[in-house]
Amino acid sequence: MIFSSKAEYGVRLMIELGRQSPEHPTSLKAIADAEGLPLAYLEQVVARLRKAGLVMSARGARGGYWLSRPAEEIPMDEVVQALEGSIAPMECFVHDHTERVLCSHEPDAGRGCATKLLWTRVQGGIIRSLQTTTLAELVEFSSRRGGEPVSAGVSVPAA
Amino acid sequence: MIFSSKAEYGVRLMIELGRQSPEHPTSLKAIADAEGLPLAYLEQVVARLRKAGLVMSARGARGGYWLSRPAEEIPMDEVVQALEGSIAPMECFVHDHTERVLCSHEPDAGRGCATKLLWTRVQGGIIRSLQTTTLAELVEFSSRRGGEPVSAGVSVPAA
DNA sequence: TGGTAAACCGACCGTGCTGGTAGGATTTGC
DNA sequence: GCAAATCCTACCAGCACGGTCGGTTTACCA
Repeated sequence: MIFSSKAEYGVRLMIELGRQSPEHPTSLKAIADAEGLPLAYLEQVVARLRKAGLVMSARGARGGYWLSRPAEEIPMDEVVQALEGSIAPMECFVHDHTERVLCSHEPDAGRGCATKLLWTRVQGGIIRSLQTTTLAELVEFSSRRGGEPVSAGVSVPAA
Repeated sequence: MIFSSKAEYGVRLMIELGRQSPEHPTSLKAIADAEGLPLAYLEQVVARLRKAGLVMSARGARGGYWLSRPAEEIPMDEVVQALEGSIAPMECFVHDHTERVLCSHEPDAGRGCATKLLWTRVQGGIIRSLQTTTLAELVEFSSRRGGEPVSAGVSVPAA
């Protein structure tokens, strides 16, 4: 398994918020009940989304959460990024203070280990697929359930 | 982090074998010394590669390992697959007995959870990037060190 | 003004996986 | 027969993960 359950729960939460109109906030309790997830744990999950500016919140009675932007403008790499902390295929991938993530386990950073080529490509593949998917797509998909089966367009090796 | 160190060590090991001529086998000890990896642990790693048919071995003195195919014919998804067991972005991805991996956490498998769409795309992105990289490329890359910096062709969000 | 529903916060905790070690058995070249 | 190597199984410590708990603060509403 690659992503933690925080990612799964967080995406589900975002989809749920995407279905609601942002007029009145949705309480975590409602989402926890709808998705069958533990409320206390969801609090931790949504905190990450809030800190990333993806959702906004109102405290107090009748408070809750809502999307800070329309779902069409939320690419999923932002969501997964917020939930997982960083999207790196290997431990040695740390980010310098630019926007780029690179491998640090070799002392001579310029040369780079050979595996770096591979992990960088993998990271690119992951991020591209996340960037090109918006929350709105998932919301729409979850609405018309029973639709056509999902395919990644590649053959998938079995375990 | 996404892949375990088994993947990192295993890929390094494969690259090392790719540099050697398959005339005489290479001992694990030599690889462990060259890469600075624990020998006993490498044994576990190489066992997976052997069971997957990617490397062959000879026991006894002057024994060792070698690639069972030329590096040009070894796509990296096979390697990572052998090392990691399966390439699935989420726990609920299990394979049916066809070649396809699918999500199983919803009782009605046909309908599928909305997140499945996302994880399937991610899985596709990962596998595609692995399939299109051969071991020979990595061997070649590791030979001409000091080459141009690696780029995934996408901007990478920082942690 | 008080009750209640909710967000918010931080500490805690069991369990399983990861990375690695230990010790040996077996095979084979020299 | 000795040494070098693969091969095998059991074991272990640390730690991240998934989750709980108790409490504080905020705000609506009657």
